[in-house]
Amino acid sequence: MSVDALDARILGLFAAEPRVGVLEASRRLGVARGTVQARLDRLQRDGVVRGWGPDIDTTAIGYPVTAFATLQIEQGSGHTTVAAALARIPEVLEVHTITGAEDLWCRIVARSNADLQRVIDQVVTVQGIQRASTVIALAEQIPHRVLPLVEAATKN
Amino acid sequence: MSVDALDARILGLFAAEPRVGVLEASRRLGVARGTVQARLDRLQRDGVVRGWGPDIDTTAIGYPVTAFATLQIEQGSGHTTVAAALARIPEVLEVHTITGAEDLWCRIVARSNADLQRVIDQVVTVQGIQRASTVIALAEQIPHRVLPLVEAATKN
DNA sequence: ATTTTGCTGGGCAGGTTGTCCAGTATCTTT
DNA sequence: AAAGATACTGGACAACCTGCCCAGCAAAAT
Repeated sequence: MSVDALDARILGLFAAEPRVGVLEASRRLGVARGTVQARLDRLQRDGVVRGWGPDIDTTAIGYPVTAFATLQIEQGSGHTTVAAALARIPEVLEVHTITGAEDLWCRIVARSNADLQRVIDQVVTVQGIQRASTVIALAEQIPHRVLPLVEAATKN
Repeated sequence: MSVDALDARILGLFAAEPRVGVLEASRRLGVARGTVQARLDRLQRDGVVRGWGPDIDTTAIGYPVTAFATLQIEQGSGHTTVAAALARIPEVLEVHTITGAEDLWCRIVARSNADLQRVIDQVVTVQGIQRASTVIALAEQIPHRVLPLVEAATKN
C-alpha cells in the first residue's frame, strides 16, 4: 500500500499545481528528478493514482443542480443490470450499491430543479427500479478531497 | 454555455490519456496546436476545468471502506460551523447540505468496518451533531464520471 | 460593409522529458 | 557479518515540447 511522506508531498504538490513538470517538482521538493519520476511511476503502477483527468465543474457546463437518489430495486433484478441501464443516462454521475433498506445510491445532476424531474423520471423508468427517493444538494460544504487522507495515511 | 463538440473531444482525450501533451493532442484531434491551447485556456478560465489533480484511489492507500452518512444537526448550530469541524477529519471526503429530514450528507472512508466505527464516533462527536445515519457502500457500480455529461452538454 | 473572433500553419528560443550511467547509503537476505 | 537488493543522487545527452509570436484566412457579429 506504500505511501510515505514524500509520496504525499508529491501528490500534494501536483494536486495544488498540476501544471508543474517533474523537473520543477523535484526542485520544489528538494529531491532528484529521477526520484520524483520513479515515485510517480510507482504510484501509478500500484493504482494509487488512477489518472490525471481534468476535474470538470458540472455547474460550469450547465448542470448546477446536484441531487442524491436512493433506489429500491425489485428482488428479481440484478444490481448490475440496473446499473448498466443507469449508465446510459449521462446525468447519472455515480452509482453504488449500499447496505440498509435501499439498494442503490446515485449522484445525479440536472440543469434546474424542473430538469431534475426529467432526469428522475428517466431513472425510475429503468427496468427493475421500484422506488426512488431523492434529496437535493443545497451547498457543497466540503468539495471532494483526498489530500488530507493521504497525509493521514502516511502517519499510518 | 461554452462547451462544444471540440471541447468535449479535447476533454475526452485528456481524460483518457492525461499524459499526452498539447502538441500530441492537436495531432490526434486534427486541429492546430494553438487551437487546443486556446481551448484549454478558455476552459480553465471559465471554470469548466477545475484542475488536473491526480485521482487517488482510497482503497490503494489503505481505506477500502466507503460509507455515506446523513447527519441531523441541532437547530442552533450553523451548517458551516459543523462542516468546518468535519473538515478536520481526514476520512471525511465530501460534505453537502441537503434537503429533506436530514441536514448534511457526507462521504467517509475507513480502513475497515471496525475502523469505520472509529470514524463515525469522531463525526458524531462534532459539536452540534444530533444524530448520524450511515450506510456502507458495497460496490461501485458506476465510478464517478463526467464525460458522458460533457458529451450531452454539447448537444444542448 | 466592416469589425471581431477563432483557426491555421509556421518559426523560434528555452525548458523539459525520457533515458542512460556511476556512486552511495540503506535495508534485506543469506 | 557479508553479500545482494533497493532507492536516491547528480549528471549527461538528444529529442521533444512549451510558450510565445506572427500573418493569413474564414466565419460570425455588428
